[in-house]
Amino acid sequence: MRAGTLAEPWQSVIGELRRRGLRWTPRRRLVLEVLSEASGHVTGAEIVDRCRRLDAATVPSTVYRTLDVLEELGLVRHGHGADGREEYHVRPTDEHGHLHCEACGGRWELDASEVGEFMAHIERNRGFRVDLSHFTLVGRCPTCGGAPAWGAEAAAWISDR
Amino acid sequence: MRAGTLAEPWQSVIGELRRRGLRWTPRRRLVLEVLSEASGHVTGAEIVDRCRRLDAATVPSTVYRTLDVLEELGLVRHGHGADGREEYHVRPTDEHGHLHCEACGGRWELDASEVGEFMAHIERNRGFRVDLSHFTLVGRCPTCGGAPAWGAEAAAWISDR
DNA sequence: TGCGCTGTCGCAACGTGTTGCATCAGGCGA
DNA sequence: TCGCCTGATGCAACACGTTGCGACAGCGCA
Repeated sequence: MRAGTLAEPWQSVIGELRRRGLRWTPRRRLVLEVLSEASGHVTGAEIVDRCRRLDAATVPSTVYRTLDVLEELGLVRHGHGADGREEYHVRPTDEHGHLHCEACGGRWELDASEVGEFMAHIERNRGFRVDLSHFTLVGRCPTCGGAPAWGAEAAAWISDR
Repeated sequence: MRAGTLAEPWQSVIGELRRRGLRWTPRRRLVLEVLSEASGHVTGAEIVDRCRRLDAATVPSTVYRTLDVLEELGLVRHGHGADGREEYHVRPTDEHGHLHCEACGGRWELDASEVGEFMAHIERNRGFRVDLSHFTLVGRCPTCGGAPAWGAEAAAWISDR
């Protein structure tokens, strides 16, 4: 396996782990290596897969446990896509939410400036602090437009009570 | 099994199925029976479980397929909880979103009046039509309050780049 | 350097949901 | 009433993720 090619800020992870009494191990190094080459969004399965390509002996449970640890360190965040799958965001220094089109599967980022006011509104009215990185809106993009798949037509016949 | 105890509007489901060339079968009746006694939110696993209590021979794949069909008819909608599990809403005539506390697991409904303006804002700016029943905000409720689990502290050490 | 505490790993089993396929049966037309 | 077409079902296998547990090994300390 390659030698110390991890870029900053990944290096600081080692120190941070130690500071918390946690350990720096080959498996964690592997996961970090995969993450460092995958900024953006990756599903859990994808991460496991890439780890396996680097080391065929990789076991899923270890990867997921490592991701939990890294999330606690703030290095990654995870949410769930429209299909409910785990989805990891690497280095969420620029926290953001997502739009997910249920028709074409497309996704777009939603940055803090677009939702900040709404989040503040919810916090004022409900005292509820919204976590932006879990903020995923599902619906239809401009291209797929129109009514959602289940349709107003479907809703109509049932509304007769 | 009990005889024709399904209340309206469940009865109309039979006709609607036929209208679409689909069939009314004992299995579908079973699922509908479970749903009719479970207004609110139920996870897929819960529905399967309740079906099994009524008929031990129930098989998950059939239940999930039936739920898909019922969703197409507009009788149920599904979304994903904060843990990514399937979550069905029965008879979403009163469509709404959800708040989900990541600390205590509590959940609250978010009705259209609270988010309508924001949804309109997203549609104006992005042309994206948000599906309210998939609208789930994850964060911390007033009781669990404060910073989310991953903490500002955690974010701080990484922000050195 | 060597020891020991405790965090980490691999494994196996499980939970939830999906998919492909062969078979069964609802319901329409003759 | 009977037969046929096609949708529905059960089964088995799979995909993704989680959990419990015993064995292993990182790393602090003497």
